[in-house]
Amino acid sequence: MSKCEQCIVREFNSLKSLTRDELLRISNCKTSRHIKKGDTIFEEGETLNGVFCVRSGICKLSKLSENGKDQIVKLVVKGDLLGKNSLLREESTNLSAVAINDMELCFIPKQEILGDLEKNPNFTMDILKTMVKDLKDSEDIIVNMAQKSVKQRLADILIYIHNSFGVDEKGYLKIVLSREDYSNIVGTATESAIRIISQFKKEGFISTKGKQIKIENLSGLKFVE
Amino acid sequence: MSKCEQCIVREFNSLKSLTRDELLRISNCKTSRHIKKGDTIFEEGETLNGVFCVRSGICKLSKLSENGKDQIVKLVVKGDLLGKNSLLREESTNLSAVAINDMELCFIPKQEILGDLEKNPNFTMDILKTMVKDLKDSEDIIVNMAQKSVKQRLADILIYIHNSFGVDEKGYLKIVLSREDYSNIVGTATESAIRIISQFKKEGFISTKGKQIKIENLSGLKFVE
DNA sequence: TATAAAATATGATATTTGTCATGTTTTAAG
DNA sequence: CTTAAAACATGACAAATATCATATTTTATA
Repeated sequence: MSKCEQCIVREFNSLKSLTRDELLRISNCKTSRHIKKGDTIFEEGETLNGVFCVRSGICKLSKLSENGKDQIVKLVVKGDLLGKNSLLREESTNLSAVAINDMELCFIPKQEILGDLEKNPNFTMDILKTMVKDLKDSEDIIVNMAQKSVKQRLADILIYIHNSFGVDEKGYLKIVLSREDYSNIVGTATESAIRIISQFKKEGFISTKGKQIKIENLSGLKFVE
Repeated sequence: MSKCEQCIVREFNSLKSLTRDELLRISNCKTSRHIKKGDTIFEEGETLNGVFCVRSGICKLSKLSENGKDQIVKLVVKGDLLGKNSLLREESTNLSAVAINDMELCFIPKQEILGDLEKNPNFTMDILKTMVKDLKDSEDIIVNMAQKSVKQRLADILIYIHNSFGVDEKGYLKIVLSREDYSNIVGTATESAIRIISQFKKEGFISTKGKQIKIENLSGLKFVE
């Protein structure tokens, strides 16, 4: 099994603040997991007894709303520590995590990492800063949800995915989401998401090939109303 | 000036995790402020060089959306540490804080409290836990924004205010918000908020007297569609 | 207390979004 | 490769919400 000390991924997250010794200990107790596209990593209401360090792949964090639709609140990517919020709460997790593509995860048991949290202020501070960032992102999402139209929100998420995850050699967005996923991010009916994507296509902002989407006119998308 | 060691308010927030000595130091460098209803405590984009401990009163944290409307993301109440998120970010604050009623605040300079954050793991951990809670609340708001109707969201906030802040001797909600504030919480046009409040009145869920609102049928409100 | 300004209220109408129905295309499994 | 299931697409219509106009009430202030 690969070792945390040599794992490049940790540079992307708070684990980089651990000391050599702490990292060695973590490395020895962690377990690796392969998750297939579409598989559930954990489900709303489950008790998590550790965190997952995402080595590759992407998953969606979602919450079931009262009307039965899933609402995606965050995309978790390489380097993120999946489930870190549940570390600090006694309660079960409030979100479900489902893989969007194949993933490699390392699972680190709760007690191992909680000890470090109490002993290593650098580590705690780093976690704290990540949390503040998450909170700010979250607040931005609330504002957008409340004040922007569905069409604007959909344009935003396409731009976000384009800028954050990039495109393949043919220019298609690297992250491939279903129309339903888009509707669950934007918070709309699946038909509405499909309709707007079709409209963006007609207006020349994007082109599609099956589920793949290519942005053809980024600034056009930016000024959608 | 009153002393933190004797201040009951600190029991409600993370300052309770400070040692006697730390608290004494904070107490000596803090300054008290009276803020009048409607006054701005800080504005989006400002650099905060400290946090405010809320001794009494309530304020709204809001963010200006692109369409020019304010979106309220949180109500900050007695015991909360206002501005704590900006402590940990180099950037300026992303939210504005405006008093909803008269407030008493204690201002604690940034450098004083940052030192404690690095030295006192209990304090850091407590801040961290508060943050996790805020984040969870935030995620819940996102889901509600995305999946519930304006009417449901408005019913929710009335119930929330009723349960969290209580009522006066005549049964009216203790927190008095303008219809515009309600619309800025719920994320809708002010006219829509007014209209729905009128409708709730006609249906007997609430009664009003000027800006004051009394909940007459809590379970009715709960099942609004 | 008089008065202007702000907040609340409500109607008419336009726009956005959701829902249901139905057909087509893509994907996955055998 | 075939076939069933899932995902995508689109029309027709309904419901929710926004916008604009205008009146009324409340509040703040001279």
